[in-house]
Amino acid sequence: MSERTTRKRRINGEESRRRILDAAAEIAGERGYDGTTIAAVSDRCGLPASSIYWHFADKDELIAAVIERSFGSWLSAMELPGAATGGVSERLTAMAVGIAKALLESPDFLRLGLMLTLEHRPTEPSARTMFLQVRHQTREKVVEVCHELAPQLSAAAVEQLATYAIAGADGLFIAKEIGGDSVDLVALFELHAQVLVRLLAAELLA
Amino acid sequence: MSERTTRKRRINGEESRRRILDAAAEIAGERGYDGTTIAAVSDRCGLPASSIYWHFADKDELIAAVIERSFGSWLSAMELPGAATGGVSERLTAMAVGIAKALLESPDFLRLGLMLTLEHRPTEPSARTMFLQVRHQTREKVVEVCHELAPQLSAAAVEQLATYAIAGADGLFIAKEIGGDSVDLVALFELHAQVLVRLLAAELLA
Amino acid sequence: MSERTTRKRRINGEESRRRILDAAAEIAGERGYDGTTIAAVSDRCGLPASSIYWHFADKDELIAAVIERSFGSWLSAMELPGAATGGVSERLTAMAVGIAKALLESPDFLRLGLMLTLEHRPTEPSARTMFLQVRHQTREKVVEVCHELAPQLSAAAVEQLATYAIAGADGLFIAKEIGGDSVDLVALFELHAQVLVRLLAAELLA
Amino acid sequence: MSERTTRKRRINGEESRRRILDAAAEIAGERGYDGTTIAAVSDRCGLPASSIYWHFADKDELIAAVIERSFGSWLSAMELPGAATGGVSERLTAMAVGIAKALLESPDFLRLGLMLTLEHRPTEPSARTMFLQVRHQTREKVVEVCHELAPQLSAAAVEQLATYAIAGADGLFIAKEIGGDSVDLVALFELHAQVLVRLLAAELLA
DNA sequence: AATGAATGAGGATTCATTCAT
DNA sequence: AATGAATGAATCCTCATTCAT
Repeated sequence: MSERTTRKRRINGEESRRRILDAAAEIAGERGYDGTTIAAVSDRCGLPASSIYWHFADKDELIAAVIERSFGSWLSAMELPGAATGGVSERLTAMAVGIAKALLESPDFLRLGLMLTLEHRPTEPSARTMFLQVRHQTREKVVEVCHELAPQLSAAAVEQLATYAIAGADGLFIAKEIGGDSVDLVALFELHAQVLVRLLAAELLA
Repeated sequence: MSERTTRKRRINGEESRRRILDAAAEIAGERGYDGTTIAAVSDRCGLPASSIYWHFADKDELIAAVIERSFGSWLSAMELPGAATGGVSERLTAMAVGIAKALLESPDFLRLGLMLTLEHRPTEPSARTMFLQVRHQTREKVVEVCHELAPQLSAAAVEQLATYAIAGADGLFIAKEIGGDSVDLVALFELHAQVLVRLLAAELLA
Repeated sequence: MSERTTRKRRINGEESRRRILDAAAEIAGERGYDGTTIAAVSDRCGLPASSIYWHFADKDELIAAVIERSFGSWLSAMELPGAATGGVSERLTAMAVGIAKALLESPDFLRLGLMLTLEHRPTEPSARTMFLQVRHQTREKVVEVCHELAPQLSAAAVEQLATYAIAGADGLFIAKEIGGDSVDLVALFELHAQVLVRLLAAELLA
Repeated sequence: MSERTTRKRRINGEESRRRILDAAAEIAGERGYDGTTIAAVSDRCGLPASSIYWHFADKDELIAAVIERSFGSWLSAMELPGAATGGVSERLTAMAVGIAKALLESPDFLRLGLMLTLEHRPTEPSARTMFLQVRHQTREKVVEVCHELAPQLSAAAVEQLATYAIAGADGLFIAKEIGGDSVDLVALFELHAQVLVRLLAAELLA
């Protein structure tokens, strides 16, 4: 019994933390850093503002935690198609479709991240740093894949290709955010994959 | 006397309005909608907050005016290369380079615009609407040019191409924002132009 | 008319500032730095908290202004007996009585100052600095008077005497704060003056 | 087993209590009543805030306990020179030096006490009452010693002398707090003792 | 004996905005 | 055309305290 109750207390703490993060993720994904007020998070998660401060030192740490956690779920939403087989074209297309679907399912992560990225405030929020870190990791992965798929490319060319690949993804995400249902994100990502396939083969890169 | 003071006042008034817009543009470009406080604008332009309210009805109208004006200067920064001659490739490349240079010169317009775009707040700021409008106009221009350069393409294909073209521009802008000096925006826009040239010719589009 | 109204506005601003300072002085004199909340000041002066921030940058600046102003009125409460004539004993006694009466009339200044003095917080409030400054000035005056009254004393002896003279005043003020009506502050200051007279003459000093 | 754990727990309990008091004493000595937050005490002693409430009913009781305990150590720091022999001058000087040294060793007691003394809050903290009580006891001792050393003095004169003696001590303590190393507290207490010797003999007192 | 979690009240400060002049 | 002054609502965060375990 004591074991169970102990666990229950602990779980309640973790459960509260989760509820706070859920609420904060929703709000931050919609409204950005400044728009995410502690009062709004408190309202949405049902816990008083002071309880939020038991779980997180301050708003900055809360939003950084949101980024960290949502990057995790974003990653796992994307992992599956990594094992795709076939030629370069098929594999890249499968990856692109995977990314597009992950973006459609949980767009908050990237939306918040891009908002943080675009901001330049005097004291950079640690959430921004956090996002740039995970973005950097992602980029390293992309570079790796590019190098694997096109070993003949120079390091500079691979870097340029990776930048172009990610930029396309960012831009298409924004297009979807603006265009809504009139934009077929999956089709656009497939197109982007085809473009990248051509770039891997052709000699357009620096 | 009254004439002279009136004229002088009017001139001073326009000068004040300009100073306010300058300050607001800088701050909004750096910090977004929420981060742009009237107090901060007041500090940077040297006029008291109440004077800002003489020129603009409220914060919303101020930021909308910022968007409107900076779209103008953005357009004029971009107009020149429109008269480029040569083949499709040369013309598109010239346009791309022109856009890239305009982005490097005055990035605040697009940065603020994208921030506004990504936000979803209950009462949409008119600045956001304003940005989406000018963005829509721009998009119409792009569609027009595409249609002119590749008359054989279907309307749907042209739409997709335009979306992809603009998405690339947005994404590369973000890449530059993150990467700073390590990113050669002009080269990337040239690459993007080459990609678009291929897309205009090939049959990759929907 | 315009002149009058303009002045009136200005006067209203200064009047508000004065009301805020009055309220803050009362409260700070009673409750010290931490105990002086903006809300309490707001309540007592009738202006909303946000108006206090129009007149003072922050709580720290407000309390520093309290110290500065109350030092002024404290000085003027004390100035008169400076012109006393007679022998050393008479003059010192007149000064002591003057100080005692000033302390009885406006004890808040010294009470708040001593509270600030005794505190050691990580970031020293500027009110504390302000108090120590005016205290230092006062001390210089005391040294000067001692030197004038007993030119034969060494610099070190004068310093010691000044310290002892001020310490007596501080201590007697505290005795009065504790003892209330059962303590005759004027009589004690007269006694202190007599002690100082003896010390000026005798050879007890270092 | 139960006996052992009980004893161990009790010991740990006292150890915890001691750690809490140590932390609270340090902080209260530095920051006063308001500045002593439970969170700060918790941080410095390493125990969670809720544990502090197991040992003390509330903050008031905690600080009262701090006063009580530090008065004890203060007394014991002062006891030794009580047995001094010799004439009145020698005995008083020995006492004064003892007090001065005790103040130098553990100044927190008097600093906190004086802070509490100077404050006037609506609900007087019991720590303040506690300090005034022990101070009163001390004063009784002083009156006793004065009476013993100068039996010829009237009760009123002895009272005045005691007040003056204690006031000197308080004031010199404050001088030391402000002046730091530039103030020789022992020398000043010796001077004060000499003054008191003269006062015991002369006819300056009321 | 101890503690993780929670909580309402209140802390300082900033916000967009208004208004009299 | 401009501004000093004011203001209520909201901001982030800390407070002393409680409670279930």
